[in-house]
Amino acid sequence: MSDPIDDLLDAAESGKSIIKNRDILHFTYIPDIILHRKTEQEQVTQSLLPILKKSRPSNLLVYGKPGTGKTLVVKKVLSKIQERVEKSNFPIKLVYSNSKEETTLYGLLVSLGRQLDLKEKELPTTGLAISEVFKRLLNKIDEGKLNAIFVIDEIDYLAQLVAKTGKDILYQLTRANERLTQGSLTLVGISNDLTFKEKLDPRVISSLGEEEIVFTNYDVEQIKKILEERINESFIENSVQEPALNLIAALAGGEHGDARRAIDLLRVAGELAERQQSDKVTIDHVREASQKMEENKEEKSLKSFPLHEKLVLIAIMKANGSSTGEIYSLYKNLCKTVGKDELTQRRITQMLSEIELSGLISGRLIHQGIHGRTKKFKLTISSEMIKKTFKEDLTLQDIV
DNA sequence: CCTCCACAGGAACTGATGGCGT
DNA sequence: ACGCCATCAGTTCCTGTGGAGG
Repeated sequence: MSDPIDDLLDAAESGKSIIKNRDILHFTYIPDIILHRKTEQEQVTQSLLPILKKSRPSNLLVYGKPGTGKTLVVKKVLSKIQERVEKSNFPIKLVYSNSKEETTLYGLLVSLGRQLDLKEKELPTTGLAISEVFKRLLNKIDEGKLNAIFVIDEIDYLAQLVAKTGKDILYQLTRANERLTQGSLTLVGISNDLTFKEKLDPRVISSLGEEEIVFTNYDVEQIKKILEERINESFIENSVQEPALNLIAALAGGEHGDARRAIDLLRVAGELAERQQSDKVTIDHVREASQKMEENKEEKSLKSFPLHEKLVLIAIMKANGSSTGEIYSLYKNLCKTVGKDELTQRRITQMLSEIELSGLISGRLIHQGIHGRTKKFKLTISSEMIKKTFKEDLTLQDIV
């Protein structure tokens, strides 16, 4: 009788691994993506060239779907420029920030400030007026005679935040140079949404969109090529079967050519194969990997929901495919049994559309004539998944 | 052809939290 | 000590609407 623990340890010790270099299997580690983005690299460089001539370049806007390597290319070009300029008396201060990671306008400005070496004391994480934070940023640039380049990733999110708060920070950012006497500020915006420009203030468009570069989607062939290169570097020879490769490319490339997803898929499939002590990555490994990634995502977002969202989800689960009203009364019952105050229906409607946005449920608007208008929701994930995940939650244990 | 249902979903507001400058 | 500011979750009030049934 073999001991499963021993088996695993034996396998690990014998060191038969089909992956020879793990690092290459992360999207950002080897920007071989760059190889496939020659023209775009040139374009980015071209439009930033004035920096080398010590004049301020135009603001730049970069578009492209997720996983097209736009951020990588921009970062690479900028760091090269920085390297080259470092020793001159015209050093560049590179500041990168991702609007999606910062949930608030304030947070974003602070993260920019931190990278300009503004300490806690000079720029507290809360308490100030937005305009005050902005003033301090500009002061720092001016006093330090900095030539700053702000790279703002997912700038469409920033635009949304700005719209919500009614501040015109984007406009002020693009025109900051008019207020600076010693330093300079260049803005590089990166956006997933090709239509986002239309939603902006025309004054912002005219200065931010001075230069525009679009990263087109990878097609399946290109994805395959990228994958092949990485497989050569990171796997033992012939360990990834051709059909498996094709499936990865099809899964990830099919919709919008997401190279990041393709590479993640390859890595997870590889790890799965390895764990099962297979010496080949097969089409089944890929399928399994795809499913596993999907489930992980679901579980993670399920866990991150606040209590009332979880209650709503349970209500939906108990009455799959029912209307907002039904879900709401079920939710109220659940609240009673766990002894929590119920929220208003308005709030629940909003939660429902938030959950819908996360993809765990899908809603369909239907008109029932005299019986009014409702949205019917159903789960897009299995109810087992919900049960399994919420079992761990003490307050929810009894009702799932 | 009109009515009226059962909500959708926008807007403005509230109250709490946390931290600033003066 | 005080007023001010940003943010968040939630509330209050509201207007809008496709079509079954009269």
